[in-house]
Amino acid sequence: MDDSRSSGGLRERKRRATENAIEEAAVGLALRDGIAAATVEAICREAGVSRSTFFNYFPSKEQAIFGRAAEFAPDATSEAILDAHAGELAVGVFYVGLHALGSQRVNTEVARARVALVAADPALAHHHAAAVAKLEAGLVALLADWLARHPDARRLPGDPLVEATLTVAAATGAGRLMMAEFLAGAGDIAIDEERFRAALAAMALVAGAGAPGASHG
Amino acid sequence: MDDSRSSGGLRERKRRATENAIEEAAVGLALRDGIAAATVEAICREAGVSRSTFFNYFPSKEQAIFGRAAEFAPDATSEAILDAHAGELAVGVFYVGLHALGSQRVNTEVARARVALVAADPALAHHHAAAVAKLEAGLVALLADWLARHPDARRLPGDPLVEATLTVAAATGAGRLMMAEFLAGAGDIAIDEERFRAALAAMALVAGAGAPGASHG
DNA sequence: CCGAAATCTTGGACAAAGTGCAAGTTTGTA
DNA sequence: TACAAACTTGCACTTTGTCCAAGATTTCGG
Repeated sequence: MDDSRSSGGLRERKRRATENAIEEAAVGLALRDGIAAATVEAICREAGVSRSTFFNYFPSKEQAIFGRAAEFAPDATSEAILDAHAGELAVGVFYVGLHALGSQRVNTEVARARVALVAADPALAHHHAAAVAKLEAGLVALLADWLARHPDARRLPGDPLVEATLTVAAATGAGRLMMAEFLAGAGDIAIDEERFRAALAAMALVAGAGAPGASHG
Repeated sequence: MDDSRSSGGLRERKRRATENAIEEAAVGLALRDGIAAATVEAICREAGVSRSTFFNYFPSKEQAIFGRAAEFAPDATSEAILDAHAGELAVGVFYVGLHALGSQRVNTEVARARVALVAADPALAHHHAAAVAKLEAGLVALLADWLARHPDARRLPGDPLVEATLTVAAATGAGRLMMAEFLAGAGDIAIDEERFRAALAAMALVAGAGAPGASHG
């Protein structure tokens, strides 16, 4: 049943090819002629499929252009990453986020093109925002579940959801800064743990500035 | 010229009444019969206006239901708030955010209904996410500008945008937690500075846990 | 190899969102 | 009153997205 979906049958190969064709046509058209010109009809013409087939692969035009929102099921890898960073969960969340983004097997060129698209047209920012929000929500759920099963690693009392929310907020705040620097700096800035830790520390500084005597006496 | 827009002429009174009618019809219908049933036509019928008029007031159906995204122009009040909290800008950002949300003169009942709508249908969460993202972007821009003009208040070297991004990330992280608690706790939880400071301190704790001694290297 | 079953593609009809425009109506103002 | 600005409305149009039925393709069992 799932065999035909994951292994290399003719059907599956064709399906991937079609999906790729649509995706590339969508992104390419949007980049070349602008978002407004990238109608579903134009994309279909470019990709050589019918309108029906288009909506058979993507539920909306936007998802064809911007990709399906990162919906990562809580897999074993995420679990292992958190286990390995039990003492510094913000860093763990950082790696889980990278894992979630990386495991989407997206064409690198397509990904870059998408960044350019959003950067060029501010009216499209909400797509990016929605995707980020979805990823964040997933991370919170994952971490809250993990925290409930690992009480020893917790730093805050009460509902695990609270600690999860704050930890993810811290991680994504730092991540957001890195992304901003990455985009502003011509893209040659590395996204690594060191930079992430520096951003995290800086955020703890500006956050702690408003709450004297609460964190470390 | 602007007189007729802001003062209490007949025209302006009518305009506000129509806007309110559309807004209430939109939210009411969505709540009562579900989002799917709240078509533009139905809203217009309920509000007693034509389709043309509808789009004359709201650029999209979603904005009628969920409200125009909080677009706050950097006004004098925001400036004064930041001035008053130069030593703890995260708190200042908190108050500016409250100001931006509060100055939208939204009907309280409509606001509550909107929260219920988003809570009921998770598929609608991206509207909320986009609105939050827009507010955040505005806050970052405002704070970066303020920081550039008040170097003495800064805590981080380099681009003011960096400090602004991190400070806003910290503030909205804490704010997000408060909002989550507010929604989870039947809505009888106060949103005040004390709770905000506590959330901020907690976030500094979980963030600082992952970056020992990295801030003053 | 052959036929049945599942899957995929396609075209067409349809509801609804959103845009543009021209005509008519109401309000503000001299 | 007369005129200009702003508002409302109906209509035609493009586009997105859904639904369905008919035909083509792939898979699989015998």
